[in-house]
Amino acid sequence: MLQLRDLPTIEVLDKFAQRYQEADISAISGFLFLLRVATDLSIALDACLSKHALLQGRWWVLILLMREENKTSTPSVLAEKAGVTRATMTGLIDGLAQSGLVLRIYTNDDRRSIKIALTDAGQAKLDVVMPDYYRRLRQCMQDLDETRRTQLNEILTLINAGIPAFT
Amino acid sequence: MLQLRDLPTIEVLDKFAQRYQEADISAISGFLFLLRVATDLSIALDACLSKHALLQGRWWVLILLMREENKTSTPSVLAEKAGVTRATMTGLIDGLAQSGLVLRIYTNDDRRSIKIALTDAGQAKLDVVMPDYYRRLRQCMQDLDETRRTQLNEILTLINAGIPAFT
DNA sequence: TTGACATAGTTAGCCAGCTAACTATAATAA
DNA sequence: TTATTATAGTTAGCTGGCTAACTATGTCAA
Repeated sequence: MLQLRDLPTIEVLDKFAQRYQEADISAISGFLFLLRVATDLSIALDACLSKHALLQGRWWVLILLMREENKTSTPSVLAEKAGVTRATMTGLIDGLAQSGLVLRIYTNDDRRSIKIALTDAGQAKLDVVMPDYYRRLRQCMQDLDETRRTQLNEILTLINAGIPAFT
Repeated sequence: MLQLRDLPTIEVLDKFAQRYQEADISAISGFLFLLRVATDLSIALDACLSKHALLQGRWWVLILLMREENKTSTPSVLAEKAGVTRATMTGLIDGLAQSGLVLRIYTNDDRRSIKIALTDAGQAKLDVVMPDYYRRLRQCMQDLDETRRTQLNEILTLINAGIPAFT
């Protein structure tokens, strides 16, 4: 996401702002810091999941299935919710099915479609991973009081609203 | 980074928190929102750069070179600052050199090493891309007043300090 | 001085996304 | 009915990261 490690100092930003008058220094530094922290959080999440032999993609599929009343969904719906293409979802399901964490179920009500079900092994896997993930996340955020959390939410909402203006 | 599109509702978080008591709901939702917004910002940046036939990796290399006094560096230093491996940097430089935006310079002071220099074409490319990038970013952030920007900085600093506790 | 180790850049091959194209099935309009 | 169009899942092949291994050069201690 943001590979860049060497974020610009104020001096560098000043130098660039001199050449490019469009620069808004505090906007740039906030933007880069946001991307930097988010990227490092994502890397930390990956590290946490890898201890359980999981990658984000497959892990989210398990969670999406657990959210469902009957722990069942279809590849296209999962793809949409997970934010990947159907082609990618095929691969994710392949891996999960091979590990026995989900099951492909073929039905006759619409023979184009299949059901994907979370197996007991899949649920058991989540019952190990989720407490670990939640515990770590709680610790990571423990120095943010409720005020800060509210502020964060408001700020992110504002930035989010500005993204169309970026694109 | 965060592919997941279907962020959990409060109801879903409640349901999960019931099964997993380690869950800190406002920490989880803040975390996911942060990753979601950062990912969408990164996607918006990609879209902006692609209009100039650039990808983040190559673009950062150009910027890192422009930061240098003599617009020159070495692949290993660039790799470290850009946060990619030397192997990846070889590929980035290949692409940039092919487009004439940077130049490989072979010297005799250390025959293991080479210099990478930003060409005039490379600087000209930045002189087109940077104003566009800065203008979009300014617009994206324009509804964040100075107070909010300061808060954002403080909050990110706190979260950043918590990342080791996550890992 | 030479042998062991370190460093710089490259190459080869892996991985998890992607798009485009394909098959099979369903839905819809003439 | 039948022809067209839409949808579901899969496959094939591309991409930009990665690691591991390699070559060449430099450094340093015995």
